Amino acid sequence: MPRITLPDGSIREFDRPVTAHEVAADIGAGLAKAALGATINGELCDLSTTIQADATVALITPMDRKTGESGTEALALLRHSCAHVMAEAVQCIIPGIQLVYGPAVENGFYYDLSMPDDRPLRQEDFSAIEKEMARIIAEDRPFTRVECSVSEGMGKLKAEGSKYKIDNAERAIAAGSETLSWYVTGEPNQHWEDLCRGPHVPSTGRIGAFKIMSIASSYWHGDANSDRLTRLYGTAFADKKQLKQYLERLEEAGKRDHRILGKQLKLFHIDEEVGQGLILWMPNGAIVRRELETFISTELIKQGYSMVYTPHIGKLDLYRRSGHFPYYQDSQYPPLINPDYLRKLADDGCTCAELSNHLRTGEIDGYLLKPMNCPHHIKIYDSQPHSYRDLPVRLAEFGTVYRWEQSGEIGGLTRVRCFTVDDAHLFCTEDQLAQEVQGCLSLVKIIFRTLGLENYRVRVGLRDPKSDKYVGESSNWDRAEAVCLEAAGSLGVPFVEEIGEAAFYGPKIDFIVKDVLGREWQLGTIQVDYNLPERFDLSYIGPDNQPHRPVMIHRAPFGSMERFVGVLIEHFAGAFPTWLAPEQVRVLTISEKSLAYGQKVRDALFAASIRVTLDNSDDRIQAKIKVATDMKIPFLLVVGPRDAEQNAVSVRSRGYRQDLGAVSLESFVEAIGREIASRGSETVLTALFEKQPA
RNA sequence: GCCACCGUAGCUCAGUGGUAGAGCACACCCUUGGUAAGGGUGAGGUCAUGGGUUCGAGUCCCAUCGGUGGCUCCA
Repeated sequence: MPRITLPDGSIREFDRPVTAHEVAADIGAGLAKAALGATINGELCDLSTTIQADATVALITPMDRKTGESGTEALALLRHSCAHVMAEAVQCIIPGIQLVYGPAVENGFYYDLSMPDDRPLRQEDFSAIEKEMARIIAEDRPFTRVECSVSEGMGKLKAEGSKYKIDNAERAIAAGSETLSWYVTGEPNQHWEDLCRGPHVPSTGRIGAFKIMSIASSYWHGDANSDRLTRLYGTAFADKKQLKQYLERLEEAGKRDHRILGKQLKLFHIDEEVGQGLILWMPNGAIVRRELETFISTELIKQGYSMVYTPHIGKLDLYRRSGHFPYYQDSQYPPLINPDYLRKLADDGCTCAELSNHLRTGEIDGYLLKPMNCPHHIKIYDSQPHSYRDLPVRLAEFGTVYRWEQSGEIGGLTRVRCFTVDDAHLFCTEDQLAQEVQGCLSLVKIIFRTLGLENYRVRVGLRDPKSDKYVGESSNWDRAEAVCLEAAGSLGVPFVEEIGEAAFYGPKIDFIVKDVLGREWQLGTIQVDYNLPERFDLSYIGPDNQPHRPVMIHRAPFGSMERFVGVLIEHFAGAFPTWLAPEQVRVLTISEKSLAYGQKVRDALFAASIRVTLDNSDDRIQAKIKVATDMKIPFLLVVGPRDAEQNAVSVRSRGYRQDLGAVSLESFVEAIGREIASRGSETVLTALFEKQPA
């Protein structure tokens, strides 16, 4: 007879099998009423699930009574259940839709649908669908689980003839399921049902608040060559208040969007006439980028790197040898072809179709906009012989590369067609590999710490032993993977090992951050490479006076300047720390009478290499403050007759909605100079006002 | 590349087949004001581009370009 262990460690004994709901009722009537489901031995289940044997049971309620927040299990139950309700509503409104797959996801749920040919799903349909959903929820129909044997279930599915549901069932069976289950929203044989493993909330009425969010397309099994499906996204919460909070959070996040802020703060511009995914850095954005480049260059010099410059193009043959062409041809701009060569082809009667074919197969001479910097750096390494005494050679460049990204994937600064990698290639001996990878990691650490980036995850990409796409000796791989794992472990942040995420030429360590909309972007990367040294027959002379093959490390702590700045804009919500801020100080004169003193203050800051402007427009001070605040300038110096008399400035700092008081011009210049030089580890606020930065 | 939605002044947006609008920004004038927008006047648009329907198109239809959200891809 089941002994039930509850989360607080207490034990309840029953003299017969009980449902999770009965366990809840045994604890209290209120809990029985509130519970949405239960975890039984850690597995999320329906409240109606019968417990036969001893088990650990936790009841899932819509939200925590103390915090008012919903747990992930409660949300998963609500959202998955809401997906069913939405599917029923859609099928009711638009006949002929086939259901495919409808899971709960991080911020809600979706349902993939196969639409009838003549009837696309549109945004205008949302309100009708939501109305129907509200009706189903108001009816408060029970979610009823109907279970049957595999053979019986498959018979039923085949009779219904939905290839998508048959496929889902076959996958469940392949995964070891011994039965198939349906969930009916209501009474079996009377109400709507869907093949589903569950679990669900007890009844439709328990879905507190929901909203259909957006419509998108998807592919069956995620395969672009397979059926195209319509994906309807929605979200659900325990109550209306939480839904409202979520929608407000989304709106707030939208204001941090780097594309919006980039326009407001005049950081960058993308021009239709220049081209998709081609970033024009405006003066303000260029300052941020240059400061970052200066910062990283300083660290590189400390670590013994050599800076190099290389051109934006190279001969096709170079990229044939490196393997970039034609292997990665789909994501490259087409080759640049010598006009004389092109003319010769034309004279020989080459048709456009033939030319296209030549381009595809690579049977053509020309130049390529470089998709990566490594071949050029390799050629610098290989331009002279190397002794083991020279190694490691560390070549660094802010190297601009070009990639032909799919049009639908381009957007803002995070996915572009031309970007600059804070690239470097390290050539070292096997013995030096571990130390060099460590060096790369410490660089990433310094950068992330200086910028206060904490919300990132680390992924160690390892080879998939089942795949044969990898190059290089197995023993080298073993060693390189061990090096990466050990280095990642020493980093002091959690990391995940992902099998199959290695590059074909070696394992890698990636740094991944989320943007304001929750999308993940790979920033920094460190990759060990055995392939290119082989392809380019690189060598160094060892202590044994014999040539040896060096190992290469590719590494880019920012990833690309474009993506990194995009992520930084959102990280700081446009309010850059003083050392990065395009405009560090704005001097605001009270009236024209203080113009001369305002100029004096500005010139004093100029002389200290501070980025400063003077607002001597005839607006009132309130208006000047409003405008400067909107531009997120770190420091505003209000100057009037009073300040001029004492050679002082009245300071207003971003984040403090008040006058912090007057300090001498001299002390302000000194304090802000230190703040900038220390990249924010010392601040004007603590030096002059004993306040913490807001 | 695929599906849905969108494209009106430098920016944010209104305008559902009948004379192109507002706020901000910009220019000029008044105001000389001590901490989150003082007042007035003016200039500024081939309504993304190209076709079509219509007596008449910013508005309806088609195509192209570009943007947004997903999908797929991402060395």
